[in-house]
Amino acid sequence: MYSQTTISVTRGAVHSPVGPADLAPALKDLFSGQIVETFAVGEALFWEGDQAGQILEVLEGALRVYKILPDGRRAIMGFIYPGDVLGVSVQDRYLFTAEAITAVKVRRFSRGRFFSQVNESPALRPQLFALLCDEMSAAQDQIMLLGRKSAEERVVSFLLAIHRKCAAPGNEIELPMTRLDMADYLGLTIETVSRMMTSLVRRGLIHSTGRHSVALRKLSALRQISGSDEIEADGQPLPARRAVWPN
Amino acid sequence: MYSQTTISVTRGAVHSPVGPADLAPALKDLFSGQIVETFAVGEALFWEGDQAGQILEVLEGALRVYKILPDGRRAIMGFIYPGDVLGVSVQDRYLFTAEAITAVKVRRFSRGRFFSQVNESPALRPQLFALLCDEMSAAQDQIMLLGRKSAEERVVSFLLAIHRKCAAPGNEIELPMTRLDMADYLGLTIETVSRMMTSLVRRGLIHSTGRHSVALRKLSALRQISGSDEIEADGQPLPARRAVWPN
DNA sequence: CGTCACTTTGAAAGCTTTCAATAGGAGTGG
DNA sequence: CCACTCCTATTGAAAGCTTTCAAAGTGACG
Repeated sequence: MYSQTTISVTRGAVHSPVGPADLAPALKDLFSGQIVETFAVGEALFWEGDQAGQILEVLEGALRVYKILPDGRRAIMGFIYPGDVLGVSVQDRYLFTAEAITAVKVRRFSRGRFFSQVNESPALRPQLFALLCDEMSAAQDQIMLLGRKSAEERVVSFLLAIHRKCAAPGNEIELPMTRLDMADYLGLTIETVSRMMTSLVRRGLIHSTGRHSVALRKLSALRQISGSDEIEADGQPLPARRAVWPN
Repeated sequence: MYSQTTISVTRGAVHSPVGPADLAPALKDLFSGQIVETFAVGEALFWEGDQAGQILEVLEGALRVYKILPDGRRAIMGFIYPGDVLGVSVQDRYLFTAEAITAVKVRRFSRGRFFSQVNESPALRPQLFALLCDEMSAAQDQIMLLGRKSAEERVVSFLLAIHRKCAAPGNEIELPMTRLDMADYLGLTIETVSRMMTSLVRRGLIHSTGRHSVALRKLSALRQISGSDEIEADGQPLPARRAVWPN
């Protein structure tokens, strides 16, 4: 349908976590012919409310995506890393602003073409669906975190989430964003985030290895603090809870 | 619009926000041949972590969908009303538990069949996508609410959201859920919700018309309190904000 | 090496929660 | 039909956690 032939020349490169079978086309292959664009620190890739014309694949750097209330309060909806695709789950206009935390390299692709290609390809459609489901699942975890977790649990959950995404030797993780970013992501203030980090360091649970990196020292203790994980007291999986709630 | 005549009796048919063209097949038509099932108050339609085998269309009643943390804290992800479709945006297992708040009537449809039908139909695919985008948008609004709004703003935002969904004459809205449900949805306690409601009544912004219904008296004041709406001071739309955030 | 921005720390204030008790309603049974 | 009971909602007071306000500390960068 589209005479665009460049698209399956290179495979989705090294990072394709949602790895399809070797010969099947991957969602990210769509971007492979596109020009690489660069954004400087603090630059916006697009603004909330902008006509959503493009989908972007992030190659390098980190972004924050956020919404702001009329009075200026900001909520960061998430952080975007290399390998992530941005601007998919919107209809007409972007739901949030996307801004470069560090220098960023991306490839753009027209949304219209993106969707017609996906629409044509029975192999691509499930991948798009999976992408949306993952986004939804992450959003729900965030709702749980914001609605029901304490400041400490939020910070620890955040560190563990980063760790899950980008584990490095020695359980060291990078935190490219500022404390303000973390605060606006976790529904806290900058001071509270700072205090929680300090407290974790003091207790030996984490170790600061620079302003934008920490090493997680006691993973299992952290997991317990995070509030999300079962405490496997005796090693055997806990029975499924069938809580019954009033009315 | 719907060849199914029974559902238009309730408000189910009235609001079809994603209304397709009159002759085009609609996503919900898939359910029209299915048997109607009933669930009693408090009964679970499915549990978080269950194999996701079914998609459900709600015909009558209201549900809550929630996740719980290992220690029992509950976060309600949303309330489901007639016309809504449940269990779409999951891959393998349900991400949350769905429970009947009132007596509920639903029609089930096999997920496998649902997706192969949608997969076959170029007309249905955009509808599914639109559904997922709406879910995503709602989740992000909730993240904004939980992360950055005060208790009063949360309660007012909630009332206005219900009002938007099910406006009734006299701006009266139904609140089938308990205060505990509202609290677990808004990231508050039952007492705080109660206090905020009382305060709104005392100030004449809302009027209690029964335990599970209130009338919104001063919509514009409420909108202003909610924190989400622009204050149209002089009637002309405000210029788009291009806030610039540090680093 | 100085400046600026970000981060940490301290103290007080504030908002929401917790604990406790009362009030209100719905449903049941006499 | 009314009384009783149980569950939900409201209200009050104290406690607690997070925020706010303020100031000092630290690090990146020109």
